[in-house]
Amino acid sequence: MTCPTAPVNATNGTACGAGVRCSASDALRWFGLSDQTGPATDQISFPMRRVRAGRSLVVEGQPFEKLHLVSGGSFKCVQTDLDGYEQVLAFAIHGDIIGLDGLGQTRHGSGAVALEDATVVTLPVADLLAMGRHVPALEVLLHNAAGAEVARRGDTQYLMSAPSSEVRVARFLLQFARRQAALGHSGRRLRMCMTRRDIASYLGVAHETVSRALTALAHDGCIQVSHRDIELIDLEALNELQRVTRGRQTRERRADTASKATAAALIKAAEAAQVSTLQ
Amino acid sequence: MTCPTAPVNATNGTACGAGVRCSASDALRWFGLSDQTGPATDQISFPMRRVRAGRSLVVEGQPFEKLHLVSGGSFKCVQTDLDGYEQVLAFAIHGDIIGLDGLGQTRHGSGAVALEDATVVTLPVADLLAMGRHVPALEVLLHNAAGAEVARRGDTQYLMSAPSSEVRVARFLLQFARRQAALGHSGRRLRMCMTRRDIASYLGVAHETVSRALTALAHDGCIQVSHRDIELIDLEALNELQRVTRGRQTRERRADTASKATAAALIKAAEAAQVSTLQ
DNA sequence: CGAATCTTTGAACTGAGTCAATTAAAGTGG
DNA sequence: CCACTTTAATTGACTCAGTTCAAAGATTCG
Repeated sequence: MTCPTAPVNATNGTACGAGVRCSASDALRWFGLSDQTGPATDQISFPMRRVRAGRSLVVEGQPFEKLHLVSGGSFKCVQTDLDGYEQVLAFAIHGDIIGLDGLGQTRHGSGAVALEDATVVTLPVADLLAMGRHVPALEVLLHNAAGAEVARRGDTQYLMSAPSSEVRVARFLLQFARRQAALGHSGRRLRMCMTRRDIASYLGVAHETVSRALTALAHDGCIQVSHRDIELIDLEALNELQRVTRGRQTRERRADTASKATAAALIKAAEAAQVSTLQ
Repeated sequence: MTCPTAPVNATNGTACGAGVRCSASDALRWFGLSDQTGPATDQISFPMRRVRAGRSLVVEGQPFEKLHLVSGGSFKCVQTDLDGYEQVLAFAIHGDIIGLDGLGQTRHGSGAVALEDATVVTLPVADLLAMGRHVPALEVLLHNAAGAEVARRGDTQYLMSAPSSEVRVARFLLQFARRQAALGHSGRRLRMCMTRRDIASYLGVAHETVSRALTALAHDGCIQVSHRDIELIDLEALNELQRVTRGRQTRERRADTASKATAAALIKAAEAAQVSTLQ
């Protein structure tokens, strides 16, 4: 799924100094829209930028001018409190676009910090819109990115809604695994690029609780943890757990299941079934 | 802020039967982009649709074809679980656009249910994109809506991250008040269109907890509750409470405040100051 | 007017937050 | 390259806020 052919002069994502550019075709491929590439997008190029671990790519409140497509490394998207408390809104990995909350706004509503040395493709919004009129692929990219971002944040809300912290962690692991798998990586062996504290902020729990939940899941044989390497052992069990909204399912809720199960739920069930194919 | 002039034949939002249309200029005004209206947008019209209380405007999993601008009434945006558990992702009121999570996707990721009899302007996406090439206002509308939706969901994540349920409820009330005030309504006297259960789902707590938090806030003199009418009495105190991440502020966090307070935080402080001007 | 839903309140239990202390890892600088 | 500092992660003990269960009013709707 990662592109084998790298036209123009993108030195294959990971290694690229200042001044290096990358074609719009590359950007589209990285984003997952290979079918939108063509002669027109080969002609267009965007600048790339390196960001060192711990540095900010986007600062909250900054004027909104550019979007950033992550080509290497990873980021956390954060919103900072009046009191300096840092709420993690999302983790961005290869193929994700950062800065969409600024669309149509004058300023960025959230910042982005590199979790490790990273590389991004800089997409100037003004150019994107101007060129989008003649190159539909760019318009498709923008709309796709916006819709996906809204949907992804909805998933995160769902994730945070689980009252049990163990369930939250399980859902997080599965969400992360699914995204890794979509990039062609292993969906079983995960390298967590963020600290436990970041995960905790993202999930809305204390960082000690994340630790405890991970060790609990490990004891149950669902996963195997060593430092930041997590291996998903029993996907079946993880899914079982993740589905439970609260500790153990109550009879009432079980009764609801049969009656309320809608077409939407069935579609989701089909999607969920794919989890077992994480390789 | 609500438009006084209603061209074409929109019978002023609330009352409008089937077949009624509304001009793009009206839609732009309702959305809050009055400055984007012009002769071109006066020429364009969109169909309007009534939705009875309790009925679905959008069903999860449905093919994505249209966006909906709420012109009257209100909606809850929901995502349904495999087990039929309904997670409320957002409440949409006048001026909000529903369905943005489908942008660039083939299907809607979440549904929308009317909380009371409501009216929406139907915006066919294909038309919107086609006309957007010649009428920039429509493009602006779309991008503005997408960016605002992403930002709003970020706010919701922040809201849900508060570990104390009382804080969550306080934040919710202030968020709701701010939105009402932005529409020109009173930001002090609120008519809650949703059930406690809906609020609870939105906040990620038990519905009993919402009840208790409201009565607690009422006892403290912050608010006054009678059925679904809530009056914000002591905005100062509510803001004080809302800022606190956890029950009472710890010394450590207080120490962080001074050092970590960034430019972003200062901008936010300025925004927050506006809360007192809720009228 | 009755049925259903919504809302509030009470009581008991427990999960998760806080505090604290230990171990492990990752930078830093001589 | 190794002591040294700093930050990250784990684990334990304690407490309390919030969930769950239950039951009684209030409100809405047919």
